[in-house]
Amino acid sequence: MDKLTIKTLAKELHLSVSTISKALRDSHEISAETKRKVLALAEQLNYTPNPYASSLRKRKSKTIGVVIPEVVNSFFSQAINGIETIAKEKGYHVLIYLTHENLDNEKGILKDFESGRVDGVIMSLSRETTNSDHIKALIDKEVPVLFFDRVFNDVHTVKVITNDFESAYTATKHLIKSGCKNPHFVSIISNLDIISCRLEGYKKALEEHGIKFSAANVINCTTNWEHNYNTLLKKLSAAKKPDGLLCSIENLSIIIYKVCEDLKIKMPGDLQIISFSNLDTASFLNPPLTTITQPAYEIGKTAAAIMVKALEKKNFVIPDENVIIPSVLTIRKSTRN
Amino acid sequence: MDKLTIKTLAKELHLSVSTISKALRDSHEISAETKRKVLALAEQLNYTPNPYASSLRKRKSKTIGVVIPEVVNSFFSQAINGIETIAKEKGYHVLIYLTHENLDNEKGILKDFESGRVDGVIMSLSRETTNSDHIKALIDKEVPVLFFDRVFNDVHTVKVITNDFESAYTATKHLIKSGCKNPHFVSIISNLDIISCRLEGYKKALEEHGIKFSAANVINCTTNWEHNYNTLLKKLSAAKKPDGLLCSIENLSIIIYKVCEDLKIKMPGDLQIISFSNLDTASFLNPPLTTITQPAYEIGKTAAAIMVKALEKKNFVIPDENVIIPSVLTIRKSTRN
DNA sequence: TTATATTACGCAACCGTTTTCGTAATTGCT
DNA sequence: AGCAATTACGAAAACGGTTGCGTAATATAA
Repeated sequence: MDKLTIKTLAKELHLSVSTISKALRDSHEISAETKRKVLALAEQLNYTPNPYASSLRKRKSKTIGVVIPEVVNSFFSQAINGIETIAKEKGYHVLIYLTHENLDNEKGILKDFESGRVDGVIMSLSRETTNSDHIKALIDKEVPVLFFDRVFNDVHTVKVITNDFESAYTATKHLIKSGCKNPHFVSIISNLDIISCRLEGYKKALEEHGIKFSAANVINCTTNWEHNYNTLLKKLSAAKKPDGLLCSIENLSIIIYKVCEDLKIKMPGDLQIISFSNLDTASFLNPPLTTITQPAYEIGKTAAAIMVKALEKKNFVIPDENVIIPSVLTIRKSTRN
Repeated sequence: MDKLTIKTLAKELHLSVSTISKALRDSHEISAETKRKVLALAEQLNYTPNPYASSLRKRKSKTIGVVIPEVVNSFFSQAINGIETIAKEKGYHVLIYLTHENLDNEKGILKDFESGRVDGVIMSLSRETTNSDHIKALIDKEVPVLFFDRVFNDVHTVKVITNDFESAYTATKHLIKSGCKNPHFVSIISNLDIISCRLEGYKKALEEHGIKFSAANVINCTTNWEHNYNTLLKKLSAAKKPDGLLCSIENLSIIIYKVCEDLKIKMPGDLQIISFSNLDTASFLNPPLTTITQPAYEIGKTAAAIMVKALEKKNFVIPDENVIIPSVLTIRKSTRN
């Protein structure tokens, strides 16, 4: 049994290769009768067209590249879920690449995309990314790039994001209204826009309630868990320690729980916590964690839907706009009230 | 600026297309000097070979298809992480497909793979899969398929799994030694081998301790969360209710916590729980959850490494064997001791 | 010196589809 | 009937690399 191609079908039916191809693609040039015969034989022989031949000829691959920092993360895995759902629906394939928060990885991946491997890219920046040259280079090669969550403002494209500023603002207000006099902001060192948005929302809430902001209010973490643990340990056992935390990174909230356990800090008695988080175990933590939940699945779906639309319409230019899908603040026992 | 192909390089250097191609692939037929020039120009012009042209001609795509039930799941996302790590290292690309536990989806995905889209497949079965015809059909087309975690025994291939039987056995013994007289097994309706392995391990522990097993000891859940909640609620408020649970599915443990909260069941006082789980929040749940943690990342890496090896060696036959990477039982406060 | 290897490159077929264009046969119109 | 339009198909040139084979030039051997 040698390989089953369009030629096989052509020979079998005494038709030309081009007729088969057109019949399979339901071209108006082919009679209904011929189409029927072709489809029937294709079905019978279990013919599947070679996607690479097709991609080569058509100069498109029906493939979307997804570039994210990590996959072991509720937010990103939910986003993938959304992207894949739309992709499958529209007949697209999804190539996944992880940057592991590393800029060089990100560059390498995008560089590879310049080959035409993917029709479009949906990405969320690595934490190290401070410059968009590699992204612009890709866009210059006519590959549409679309951001979600972690975006770069000086790249003109759609950015599917959530209302980070407002969420942080609302959450901080909640902390203050629940009695916090000294809420801190737990952050991660990066140039990510989402982090600064959240920080600004936090600051605004402080300001509105007459709480003075100082750099000491920001607890800066890194990618090093041990370092983070020590930083938090120090901060939470200091004299002027915080009585509330707004945690801007899901993973860090876990460390905070650990530190509190070790320091015997009572939540929410001694310390109230709100975290940006998509953990579906949040309500079973001890105590249940008040969260700002990002609509990760919807963000993924929306980003994919926009990308597909951009790919299907010819001459469709991706607008330079923010699509904002709001987050949800869910109050649980890690904060009072 | 029109498209940059091998022809562009050829013209520029007054060499033939084949010479360029060979130079780029570091063929021994090409002189060192020529190679240098070609590489230099390629670098300078930022040339990236078209992967689809190459795939078409070489009849391989350097792409691995990964088929899993879901991605919003610690186990599977960690496995993806492992797979992607090895793939990147070896120059492979990763196409992700989700079955959403649906057999028809799984069939459709594998059917598409018959086109040669991927060089090999790493998969974990959907819960609905009871028959391996679609998998065998793919293997018949010379596409190697390799299983991890959720495997099908009558398909002759490598299966990267963990020691489900022993883990369940050990965990159940732990429950019994911690005082459980009536430990139940929380399961999900499926034909998955891993589930029956776990059940067998559970049974063996019961038997060894003279506890009689009956069908009523198994709490069968489904994919319907509400149904599961009700089932568990009924079981946990019954007269002869369990005093211990071995939960075979990560997601179900969350529901159990919910039910216990609602029924005011104290853990571990009234009920002890051990769950198969890769949640890294396990130690912060209330109470911290005793878990059997599967080495998901290692499983992913191992599976990918074997796949790559199979793809690189010609005439390499994937052996019909189990590669077993043991799970780890981590005792926390949801069980006594 | 002549015969044989080796080196370094070009030619052209090929991978499997898509698509433009050409054309014979049929249909429609006046 | 005469001519234009339409229908249904085939030939062949792409798409961008890869590769087997041929060959001229150079190196090596006898």
